[in-house]
Amino acid sequence: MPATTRAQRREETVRRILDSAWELSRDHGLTGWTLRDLGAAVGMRAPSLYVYAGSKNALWDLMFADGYRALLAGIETTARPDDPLEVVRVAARTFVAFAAEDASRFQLLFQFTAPGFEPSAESMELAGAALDALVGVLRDAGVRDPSDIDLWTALLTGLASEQVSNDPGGDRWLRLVDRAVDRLLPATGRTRPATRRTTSRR
Amino acid sequence: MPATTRAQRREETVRRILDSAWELSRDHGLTGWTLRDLGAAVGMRAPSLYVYAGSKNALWDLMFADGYRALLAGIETTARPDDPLEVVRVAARTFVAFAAEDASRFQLLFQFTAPGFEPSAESMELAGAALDALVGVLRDAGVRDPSDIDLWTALLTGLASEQVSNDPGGDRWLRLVDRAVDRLLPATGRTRPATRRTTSRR
DNA sequence: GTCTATAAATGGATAGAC
DNA sequence: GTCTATCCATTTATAGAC
Repeated sequence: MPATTRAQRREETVRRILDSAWELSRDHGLTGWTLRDLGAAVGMRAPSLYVYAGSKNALWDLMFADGYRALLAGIETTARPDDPLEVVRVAARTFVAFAAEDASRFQLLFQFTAPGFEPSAESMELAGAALDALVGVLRDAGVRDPSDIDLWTALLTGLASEQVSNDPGGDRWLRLVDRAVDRLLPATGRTRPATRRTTSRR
Repeated sequence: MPATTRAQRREETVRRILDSAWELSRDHGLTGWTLRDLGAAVGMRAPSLYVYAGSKNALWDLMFADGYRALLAGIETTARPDDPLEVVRVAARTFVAFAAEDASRFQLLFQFTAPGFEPSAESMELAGAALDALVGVLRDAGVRDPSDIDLWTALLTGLASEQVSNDPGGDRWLRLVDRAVDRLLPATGRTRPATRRTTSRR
């Protein structure tokens, strides 16, 4: 019996293709590379890519799903402190750090910027699961008002967007996450409104 | 003497080209049309466009400048209530409404999403002037801490981004602007911190 | 200033051999 | 599963007539 099955080999090749695609996107933009470029980066000719993705859109869809799988994994392995508000802070930091890590990924996952690209239904389910996990953290902290949730997502998206386009690689907006969460959340929507926090650090 | 000068005619043609370009971008995305398409929309052949813009990049640059001129005009004609905090709210509403009005324009002006496009120095000056005007409003309200300014821009960008990509044409995030400003600003950075507002509406 | 004609290059995708 | 060869459509941009 073979050490690696056919399915495993295929999975590994897809992994190599995805890694190269992300790298090309980081260097030249999400739409700044061709199938020939990608093939060369992986070590094959363009037509061979069609064995793994039947079109360029299918390739973007693989990337889309891959990105949301990574986000989901990041959320799930995140620390869960006892204080729900602290969980919100951690989740917010996790999301903004992830979103700001790669400008092209940000565009693909959160802004649908690739021309003519529509995620498949399966990929959209992944995206939904990831966003549900984020909203769940908020709900656990007592935030129930849908408008407050919208406000929260807008803030996170905005921080990531500014970080990624105006200070890529830095932390100018990244380090504002805690402050933003603290100002946005305590005042509102929580079932048990903060009176005076006895565990306050200051 | 002619009723219209050569310069006037030219300006009018440029205007027609820009209007058509915005419309095509709204319908098919910022990168979803060709010079042929644009020419047809204006009523000429593609090569004739080169009389007004020497390349497709130059065309995007015309749009970029046009967009920032519109934003600047919007800011300048905005009402200036006596209360500086109310001015901040008005400015925020103006910006988010403008940014959310047209997804393609949002991408071009604030996210540099067109492949290979770099605004010219003249256009960047326009952009700087518009953003300075916005920050000036904040400064007048007593917000001096650069981090608070960063937070404010992130919030506005985020609201606009969510509005434009998740509820185009609606007001789901638009109507949260006041709430967002009030939560994010009063607590901090203002030279005269709010004690108790006597003019509060509730 | 607008046109026709066309250059020059690019890129997604397919056929069929190995 | 990967290759070579190639199709076919598209697109930016230029040349030169009118």
